[in-house]
Amino acid sequence: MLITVDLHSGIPVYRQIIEQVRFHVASGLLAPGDELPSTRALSAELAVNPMTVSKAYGLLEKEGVVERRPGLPLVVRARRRRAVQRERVEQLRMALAPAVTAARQLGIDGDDATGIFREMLGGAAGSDRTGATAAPPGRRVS
Amino acid sequence: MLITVDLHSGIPVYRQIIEQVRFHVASGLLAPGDELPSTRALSAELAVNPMTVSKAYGLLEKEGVVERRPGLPLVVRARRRRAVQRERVEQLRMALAPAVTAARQLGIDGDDATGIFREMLGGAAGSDRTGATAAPPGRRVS
DNA sequence: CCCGGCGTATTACTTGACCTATACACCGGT
DNA sequence: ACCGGTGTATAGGTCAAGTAATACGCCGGG
Repeated sequence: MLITVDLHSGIPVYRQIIEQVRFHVASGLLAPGDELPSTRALSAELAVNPMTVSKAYGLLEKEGVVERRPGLPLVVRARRRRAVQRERVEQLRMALAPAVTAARQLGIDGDDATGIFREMLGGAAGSDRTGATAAPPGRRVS
Repeated sequence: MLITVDLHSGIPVYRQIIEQVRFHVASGLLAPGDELPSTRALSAELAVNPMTVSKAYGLLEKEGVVERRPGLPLVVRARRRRAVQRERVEQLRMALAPAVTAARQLGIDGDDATGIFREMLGGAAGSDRTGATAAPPGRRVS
């Protein structure tokens, strides 16, 4: 089972699913063309409502990570390296925007701020408020 | 009127108040010892409930930005430069944490991520999702 | 003393996010 | 035609955040 869920983590289930699929794709564990479990199959494994899985899959499709083909199972989408890289950078920019605002408000020098960021990137993967840790968390369900 | 509010921005009013006071203190517009409007006075100006202002003031006090003295008006707190700087760095770290997670998940190289951050810091102050822009936004209310 | 300012504890309403239950429509094999 | 599989639209239920209404206690000046 690639995907697991912690119902008591406070993190919405559909987000946990999205994060884990994204991570597995980014890590290469899921390659383009690989099939994902059907909405109902995954919902049964995770003991959640099919609609919850459907929501996650729908967002993953809108995000371009995954592709739906009528009748056939959901597959990981193949994309050009260029496009992938552009999207990754865009994602990072969005995650960075609040920090940029904060640095300005706090009057922190650009070089200092950059230094702090670099230091945090270098350190061990600590816990974070999003629960979106580098390695999929939570107890196994199936 | 130093503090203004946009009721239709989607950003909680009490947060808007906090952000603006923080910003004015950081910018020097509000100096240590300066007095803030009373809970009721500000609530009247902004056309919100006194409890909303009280919540904002309470959090600002817990944050150490401001000081309550029984009977007397709320004042901007004087603090050591060292402590101020430490707190600023801590604030920035918190704002940066999600971006660090994102960079790891996306598999973006540390140097690349740092470069993007530096570039964003250098650019003009763009809009952001938090509404915590460098200059207090919103229409005047009073 | 008391009255008008202050701050806030308590309670309740509104809203949005999240999840579920239900039910509908589609498709391929028999 | 039916049946077992698929996906999802719709509506409702639950919960927490944000705000408001109300009401209480405190203090200083007349």
